Amino acid sequence: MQNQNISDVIEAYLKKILEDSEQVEIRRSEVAELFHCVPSQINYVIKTRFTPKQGYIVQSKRGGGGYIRIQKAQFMDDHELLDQMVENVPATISQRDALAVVQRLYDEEIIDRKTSNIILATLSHQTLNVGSKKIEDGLRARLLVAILESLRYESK
Amino acid sequence: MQNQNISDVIEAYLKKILEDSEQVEIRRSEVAELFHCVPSQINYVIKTRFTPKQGYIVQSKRGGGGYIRIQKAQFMDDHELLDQMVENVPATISQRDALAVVQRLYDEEIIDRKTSNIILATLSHQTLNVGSKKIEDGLRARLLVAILESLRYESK
DNA sequence: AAATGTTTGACTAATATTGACTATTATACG
DNA sequence: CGTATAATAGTCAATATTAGTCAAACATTT
Repeated sequence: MQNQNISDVIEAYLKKILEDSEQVEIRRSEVAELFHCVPSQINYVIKTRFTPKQGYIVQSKRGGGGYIRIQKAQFMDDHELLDQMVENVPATISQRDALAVVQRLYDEEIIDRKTSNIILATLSHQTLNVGSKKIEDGLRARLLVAILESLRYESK
Repeated sequence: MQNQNISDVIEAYLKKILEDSEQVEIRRSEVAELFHCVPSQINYVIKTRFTPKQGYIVQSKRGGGGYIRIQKAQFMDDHELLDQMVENVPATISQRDALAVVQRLYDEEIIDRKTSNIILATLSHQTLNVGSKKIEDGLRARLLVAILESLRYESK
């Protein structure tokens, strides 16, 4: 208990704030100084403990007045289904298989027709054509995962 | 909260006025003085936050009685706006510039929050990261065009 | 030992701020 | 008139102020 590593301490500090508040906004260097660590440690903490999967949305800005903002995400009712769908997206996916996934989203009423058209447009061969089928299918998989993950949250 | 950057404050100030009014007309040096910054900072704010892409038209005059006037771009129907937006997507586009386009879609109520989250997820650096910035930006441009075109089709 | 997780810091990238110099327009003055 | 001067705004590059990335070193767990 007494010998936690710094990352855990920083995690606890941030989560404590998030208990009372929907979000926490920090200046990276200040928090680093507070805990006597290097600034990039904050990125490590965020990358390992405040991921979308863990229910957090992180935004940041550089330059003067820069910040890192961590928000609690509110999950949709369907988020478990979406989790499962994310799990099942392979590393590369054809347009046809991707279409089936989008169709499922539509059938489950997670997205409407207009939204499904946008998604189909982004996942189409025409849009993603980059010369190599392998690269195209990998990209399509990445896009599909990103889309599914974005659907896990309430829209703010 | 104590150390917000001045540019954001000035942006908010101007946008607040634009909420109630079709345009805002300022004297550059006065606003600079009001916010204790150099006059050219006003140009920076305008150049980064009141671009045509973001839906603003800026006019100015030098010399005695000079001014800077910011107008909200005139209304056009969705179809026309989407045409124009497609036209204006360059061959490669950064995440930042793409975000401005999506923000515009949201502001014009062409898309809702949920849809904008999906689009932002697909256009993010994290999703499109493929090693080369050039290729990433090109891909982002293609995706954005595909999305805009799908919306344009809907709006018919 | 190997695998996994943490810490560190050098390097990179994004954004904001500043000020010297330039350009334009209005007004005062001959 | 025409020209000088004052009163604006614009441009651009240097500098400052942040955050992000990545891989090596180090620590802990299996």
